[in-house]
This record gives sequence, structure tokens and C-alpha cells, in this order.
Amino acid sequence: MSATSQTMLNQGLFEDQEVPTQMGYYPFSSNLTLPAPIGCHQSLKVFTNTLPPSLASDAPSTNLNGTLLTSPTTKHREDTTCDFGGPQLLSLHRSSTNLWAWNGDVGECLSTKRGAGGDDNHLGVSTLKMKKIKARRKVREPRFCFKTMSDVDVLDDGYKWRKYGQKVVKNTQHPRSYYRCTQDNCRVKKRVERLAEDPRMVITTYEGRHIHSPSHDMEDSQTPSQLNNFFW
DNA sequence: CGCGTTTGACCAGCGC
DNA sequence: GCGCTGGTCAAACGCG
Repeated sequence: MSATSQTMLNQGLFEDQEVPTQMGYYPFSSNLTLPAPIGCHQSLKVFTNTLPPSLASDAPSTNLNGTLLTSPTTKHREDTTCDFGGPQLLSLHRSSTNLWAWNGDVGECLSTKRGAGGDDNHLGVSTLKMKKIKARRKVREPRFCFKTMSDVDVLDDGYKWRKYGQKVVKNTQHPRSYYRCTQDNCRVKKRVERLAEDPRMVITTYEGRHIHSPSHDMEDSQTPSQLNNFFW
């Protein structure tokens, strides 16, 4: 995929924020088949702009196999889900952003947040105060998640991640792990957890938007990764 | 020593 | 107001 098309893809993922109830609708034009991540049993198929009318329309309560996990009309930050079912099991979750302020430029938003926060402790603002400031600004970044069958928790998406937390969430035997992109100024986060009903399934949720290329682009230029292009 | 992980503590938001 | 829950922080620790 060319840089141009990747840009298009990126924009497509993020520029329809004002239509939060259109679950799973991504206005870019081609279907992608992603290579199987390490330990993954099958390649990922990403269907773009090919959802049936029931999905692409404003009928948020249905999806391909009727397994909507959370309602997009729920009061707060639930992911909307479209489960494509079938042998290539891949779910796209769409963040319901309607109750969260959307700033078109995530990077700017975050840097503003940092700067406005009093420049951390360097200028004498306590950590506690910082946290309160942060908490008050409910700027939710766009989220995108998918479900895949994998032996490994962390799929190799070309970016470098640092784990910053792990939590056992309610009603699951498996802990949820929290990762942040290690790149400077890149605040993309991802959560990784296993399905309670089927521990073979890994749910990866990306939040935010990378401001850089995948980390091993340079060293692995011989084998262009569609997966790299898929994630922004 | 630098980087990444682990893990307990803390906090905010939400439901009751 | 209180308790529960998810998300984040940060110190301690491990590893190369």
C-alpha cells in the first residue's frame, strides 16, 4: 500500500467522528487481508466499506451475526461492535465518541493537555493536581479494536509498545494488559485481553493515532507488511 | 545502566 | 454518599 493510500486509510478511520452511531463503517474503499501475526491461526481479513446495509445504515442494534456486544447508544464510552463472523473471525469495534470531546488533531490535543497542565512538576504543579486536570478533560481518542485467534497476546503490528499496566477486569479470568507506544510524543495506547468465553481469542483495542511509521519499517523494508499499513 | 515488566496504590466515573 | 470498576501511575524489580 502506498503512502498515499495509507494516508487515505488513516483519514478514513478518523474523519467520520461525527457519525458515532454508524458502527463499523469505515469510508475507505478496499478490503485488506492482513498477514497472520505470530502465533495467529489465520490471516486477518478486514472488510472496508463493504458492510451490508444493515450495518452501514443507522441501525446500530444489528450486525452481521447479531452479536452486538455493546450498544452504541449506551450512555458512555462503550465500543460498538460489528462481528463479521465466518471463518475469518474478525471484529471491528468502533468507538462511540459522541460523549467524548473530539479534537481532530489528537497530537495537538494531547500536547495542549500537557502544556496546559502546568508542565508537570517542573513548574511546581503537583502530580495530584495534574491528574485532576487530566481527568477533567475528557478527550477520548478514536478507538479501533479487533478480535483474532492467537496464541500470543501481543500481535506484532510493527510498532513498539511498552506495557504500563495490567488489570483483572470483572467477569474475566484473564487480565487485561495496557500498552503505550514507546515513540516520543506518540500517545497511542492499546489494550490486550482474552475473551472469557474463548481464551483462544485475543481482543486488541487501539486508541489514538500514531504520529510516526512502524518501528521496523527501516530494518524490514524487504517484506512490506500489510499489517503495518493497516495500523496507523 | 538502560529499558521493559510487574504490581500495588490511587483516582475518577458510574450506578445504586 | 458509598462502593465498585476500569484506567493509570510509579516504584521496584528483572534482564541483557
